[in-house]
Amino acid sequence: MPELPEVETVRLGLVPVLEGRVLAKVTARRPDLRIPLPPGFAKRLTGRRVVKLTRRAKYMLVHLDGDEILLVHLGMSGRFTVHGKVVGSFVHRAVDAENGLGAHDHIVFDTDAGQRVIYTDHRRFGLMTLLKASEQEAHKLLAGLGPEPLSAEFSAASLSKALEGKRTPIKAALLDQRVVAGLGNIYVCEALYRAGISPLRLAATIQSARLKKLVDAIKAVLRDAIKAGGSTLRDYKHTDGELGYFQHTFQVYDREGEACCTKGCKGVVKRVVQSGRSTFYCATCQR
DNA sequence: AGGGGGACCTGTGCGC
DNA sequence: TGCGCACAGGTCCCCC
Repeated sequence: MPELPEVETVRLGLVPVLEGRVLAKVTARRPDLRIPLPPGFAKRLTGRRVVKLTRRAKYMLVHLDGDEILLVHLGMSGRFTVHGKVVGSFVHRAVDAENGLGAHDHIVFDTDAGQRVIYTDHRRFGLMTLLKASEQEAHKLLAGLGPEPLSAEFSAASLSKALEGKRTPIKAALLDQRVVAGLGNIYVCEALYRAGISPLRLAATIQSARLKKLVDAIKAVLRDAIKAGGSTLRDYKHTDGELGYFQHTFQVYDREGEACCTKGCKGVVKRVVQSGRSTFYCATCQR
């Protein structure tokens, strides 16, 4: 589920629930996710006011009063659900009884507005930790990240520089969060398809005109996905309060054996494995 | 030093 | 129906 657009959709969905609210009660129902929760995690959060929610790559940052930040990563299967009464235009399902919590509902946030936000993560690849706002730049998990793909900093010129001398396939290079931060397996496949570039091509061998096309494709595919997430949020009252899922229309991802979507292309979508992960592409129109 | 592969977890879907 | 295996949208750490 969670690449940059999904994390952004989760963030946008939580803004009306959490921003400006006090965390009246926080419960950690186990001591760890992928890594241990910091000592006194729930206690340190309880009573704090949420100032704002931001995002960096696939991380969500919950800025708290007192110069502290709750850093959240959803891993592969992390999700948030919102339970409780109407806030803004969003209608959420009724608050569950305490015994309504499931085995994988690990962290529970109750706000002073009477809403409950539950973090669920059955594979526990997600993480939550606390850091000082002043440490943000230097924090181990954030320090090495490359540019935000939707920022002006991410351009054909900067990408070209990042790929210089890379003897690795472009697919692997784009998954490297130091090159560009926030792409995952799906959107890399989709962006390479839109740009007409083979995922197998060695990163450093892509000419600048095609890099420009790739950068444009990455930005476009992310914007489209965020837009799709946003329209799902607007229809929130029709859903059950689960954040981050929306109807994707992938053109190659998970379409092995299907006809290529490109007009006039007679190709069929192939699946190959690159550094242990599935890559989907059309060998006819991606060169 | 950079890159590939395994490890971390649980759930699901498929073939036999 | 049941069992075992492959696979899942992420990242870290170890080793070459």
